[in-house]
Amino acid sequence: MPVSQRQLEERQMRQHRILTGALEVFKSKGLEGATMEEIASESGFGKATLYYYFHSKEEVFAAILENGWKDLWASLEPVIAGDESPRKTFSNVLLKIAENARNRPGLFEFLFNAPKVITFEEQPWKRYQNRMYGTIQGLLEDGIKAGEFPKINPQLLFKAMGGLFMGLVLMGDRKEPVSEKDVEELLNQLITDPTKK
Amino acid sequence: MPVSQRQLEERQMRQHRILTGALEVFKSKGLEGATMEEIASESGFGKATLYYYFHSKEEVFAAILENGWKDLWASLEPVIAGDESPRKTFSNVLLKIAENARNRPGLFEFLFNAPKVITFEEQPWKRYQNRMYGTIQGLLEDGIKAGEFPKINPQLLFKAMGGLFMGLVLMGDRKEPVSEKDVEELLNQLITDPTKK
DNA sequence: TTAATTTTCGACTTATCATTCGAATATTAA
DNA sequence: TTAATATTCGAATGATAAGTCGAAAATTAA
Repeated sequence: MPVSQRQLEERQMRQHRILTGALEVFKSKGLEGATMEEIASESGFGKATLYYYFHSKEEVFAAILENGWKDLWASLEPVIAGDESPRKTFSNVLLKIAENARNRPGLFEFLFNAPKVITFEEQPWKRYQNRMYGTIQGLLEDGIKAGEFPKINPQLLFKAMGGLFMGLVLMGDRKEPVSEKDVEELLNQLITDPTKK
Repeated sequence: MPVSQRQLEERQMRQHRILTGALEVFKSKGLEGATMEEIASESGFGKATLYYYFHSKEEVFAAILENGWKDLWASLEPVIAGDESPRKTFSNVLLKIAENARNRPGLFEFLFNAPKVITFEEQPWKRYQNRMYGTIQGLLEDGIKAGEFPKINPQLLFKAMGGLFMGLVLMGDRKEPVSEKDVEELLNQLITDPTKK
């Protein structure tokens, strides 16, 4: 009478399928513009079935973001926990993010743009987002302290890197993955390491 | 029987008043979330009166963007037409944008964020936006050719500057206007001028 | 003053969804 | 096989909000 493991997994599969379809619709129509009807047909279910798996449209939306951020963070954690220098860690983090972006470009773009549309705070995925942003900014601060980055307001440095990195990952027609060389080059060209030379 | 000048001006005043109210509502609720009812009460008219001045909600939205971009571009034009070096012109453009942002911070944020929410292309304000982005990127390209900026993909350089600049203008609690010194410092710290030593 | 013209407005109409319902259908465990 | 449970679904419900209407108020010009 308790639910079997397989049963649970199949349920998750279906939820995942719904979420994937929903992402497509949200990407092209936005939160308000997307209809449950369309999400349903996109993911191959009837409308009412969606409500069997999620309580509301907002919950579907939030689930996409929460899963996305959670996965991204999980992949970042070991990199951050490593004991490299701040600058090297920073570079590794960028690489790892790029890897994620490459695997699921649709989701990635959504993660970084969608939040701007939403009002409500207190969303669970916000915690992951803040944690990541905070960590990256902390790396920059440490790197500055260690003299590996030039002295500049870390918040600004973060913004600049953010804009640049987004450009590198999301834009352009590059088909090859972002390589370590790309990231290092980028860092060196824009932000000269005061320790070198 | 022809409409008087004053009459025309008063009409514009009212349109402007509506647009200002609408901006407030759009900023907090987004395009879909905002209701004509709310925009009406925010700007002090009845709902039906809004439709006397604009055909639809989308038109109101588009009018905000079009006016905003048109004004911004108009203020930029003389700066761009000047005959300074690319790097100097670039710096002046940033300054001018900052000045605009300072005068109408609400509008400014809207101009740079709102478009992401919208789907439809072919919006008239897009022309101004593209013109500005194109011009700025052109400045970077020219500057690179002239050896005033380091050799790097101008699109990337543009992205980085964009992120950085937005951070400078929109973020932070700075109450003082962005000064020429700020912009120059920013350029020099991040993008060393190869001509100087 | 008065007849046109302009402006204003809340009530009404209508369309569009989110969400719920109740009845099928499929799956599981016995 | 069969009864319980899980899953699926389209049709109904209800709320919301865009856009329309026709009548009033205000302004203008004579």
